[in-house]
Amino acid sequence: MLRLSKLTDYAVVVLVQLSHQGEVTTSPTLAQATGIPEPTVAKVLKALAASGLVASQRGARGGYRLATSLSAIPVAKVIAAIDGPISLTACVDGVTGGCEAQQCCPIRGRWDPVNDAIRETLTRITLDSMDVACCSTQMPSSSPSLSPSSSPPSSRSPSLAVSTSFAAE
Amino acid sequence: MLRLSKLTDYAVVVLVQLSHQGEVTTSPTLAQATGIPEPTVAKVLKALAASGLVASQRGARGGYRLATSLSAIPVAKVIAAIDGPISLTACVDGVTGGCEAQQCCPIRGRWDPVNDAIRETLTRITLDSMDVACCSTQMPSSSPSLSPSSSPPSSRSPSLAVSTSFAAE
DNA sequence: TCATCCCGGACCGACATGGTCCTGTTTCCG
DNA sequence: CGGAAACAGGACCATGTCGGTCCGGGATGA
Repeated sequence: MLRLSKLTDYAVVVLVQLSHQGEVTTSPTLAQATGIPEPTVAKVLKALAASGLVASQRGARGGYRLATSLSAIPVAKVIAAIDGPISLTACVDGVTGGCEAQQCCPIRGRWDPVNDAIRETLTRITLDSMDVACCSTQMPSSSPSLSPSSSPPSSRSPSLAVSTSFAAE
Repeated sequence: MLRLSKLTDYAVVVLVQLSHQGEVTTSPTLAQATGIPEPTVAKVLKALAASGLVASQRGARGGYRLATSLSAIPVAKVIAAIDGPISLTACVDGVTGGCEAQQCCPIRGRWDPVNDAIRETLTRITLDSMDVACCSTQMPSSSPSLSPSSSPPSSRSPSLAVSTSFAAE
């Protein structure tokens, strides 16, 4: 599914939210504003700070602050900050001794161009293009259709039907 | 990490291998040629057949055959066949009731352009560009540097140092 | 000096993935 | 006509990673 971790999704949300508050903001504040559990926000912020995407201020009255503007942050950077380097497979670069299939893997390094293309694409898109007014101040009122819902079958049904006519093209 | 499943990697290997054998080939043969365990090869082939990428012939003397040429198979199709539809996050399209964070997720659907870009990229690249002679007939002779080697630390060291100067840019 | 609040870890449960196996069905060969 | 070969389609289980929680330490402001 090519899916990236939920943490990365959170990171984008947090960063966007952070840009809306101009000043230093605390984790609980961000957690409340985004609806993400506080410890998780803290974790995301931590990773973000480690990558230099946000600046942290320790001590009382401390908090986090956006290091740069959203337009200067490509999604690739966020992904790299949370999930590590971007690569589709484990068989990339010089990761030695990982490929147990073949000492000369038939497509050794063949994913590289794909990886590069993905990286290119991800670098092009910056966070400000993911901001756009959807509802700048969320929390409309109550909760029309909350989450507890029914966790999907969870079996192996891959919901192949959804999405953009890709499997059948 | 944006990583796709290992099965997908196997699928590409199997498809490429399949293209080298012109005729109908059995799973065990492919397994032997690629070094991938047979049951896994069978599983991959099964998924590939379900997506129409390979044609199957039942009964004795049966086997699998490439449905089209490698150049007609974009990696996106392989990924879709194995991993399901391509999308970076769970919050895509009209997957209703999945977002527990917010009934109006701050960046609701904001990943869509990213997803589209990725899909575009993945559709551009076809399998024949991943073939290229590396060693058309593998198994050189003995085993200069076999695999049993040392399975990497396996701890959390994410090998952040490797790869294309991305985390630091 | 004290209280506040972030930083840096370790830690644990849940889930999806990777991999194996079994049974049934279809086709070819003897 | 009967047996063998090979695919089809499940279920099943182990493992690794991810998501989430917690605790102690240190810096800052009152």
